[in-house]
Amino acid sequence: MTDIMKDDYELRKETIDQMESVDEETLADLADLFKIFSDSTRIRIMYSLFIKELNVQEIADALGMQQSAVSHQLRILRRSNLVKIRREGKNIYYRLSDSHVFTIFSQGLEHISE
Amino acid sequence: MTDIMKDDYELRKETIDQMESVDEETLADLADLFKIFSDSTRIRIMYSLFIKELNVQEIADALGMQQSAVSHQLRILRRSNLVKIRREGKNIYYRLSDSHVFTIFSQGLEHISE
DNA sequence: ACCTCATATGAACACTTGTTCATATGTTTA
DNA sequence: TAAACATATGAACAAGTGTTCATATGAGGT
Repeated sequence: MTDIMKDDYELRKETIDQMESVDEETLADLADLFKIFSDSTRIRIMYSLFIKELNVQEIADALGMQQSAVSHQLRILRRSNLVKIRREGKNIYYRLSDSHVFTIFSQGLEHISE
Repeated sequence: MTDIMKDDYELRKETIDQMESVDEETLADLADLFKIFSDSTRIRIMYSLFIKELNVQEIADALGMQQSAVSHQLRILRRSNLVKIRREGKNIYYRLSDSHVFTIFSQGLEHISE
């Protein structure tokens, strides 16, 4: 290991002191979270919700997908607390539930653009 | 939509102005990136590399896995530029390739702890 | 109560993916 | 160059996942 790399790792190690207590179960949960982001349909759904909340049919139209497929994916997003719903008459409007979605998104984009 | 939510979305919309040009292909790439993080074996490998670089057998031992399985996963991580290698004699040492891995990790952990 | 519309759900199917086993590649040392 | 060791790779298999089709649930309007 070169000195430069060693320093790099020492620095990182300090930075992740808070992370050191992460156990196996948490790592599995982490993998499960990223699994939600790993499908392009779900990514596109979340992205469409960045601008404004939409109901199921609006999402399906925007993505050129069947209502059923969208509904199945929304179920998964809801179960993981990534989206929340609001009922208005017959329609159900979906929106992103917290800002972590945005942060995870933008970090991913930053990695890609290199 | 309530006024509070409207404000929330207006605010978010401003924040993601830079994101607005994201096209379908980029979203697919994004999903592919997160797909790498979506397997607990790969997550555990990356986590083990936070502390210091390791060779293949050290990773396999640390995770209680077969060398072959680890090697297959390392291949995937390498292809996505998430790890880099350094040869030292017969051994090949793996290390994380950039700090985005760390950032993506910690954002994920933050979401989980809620 | 009935019909209509929006959404959800279950089963079936094709496709993807991670692991194992066996073996190949490539490097060091005798 | 041959043996020993570390790593990579290909084929096969089991398990998981997203979509479609058909249908169920639930709310509003007549």
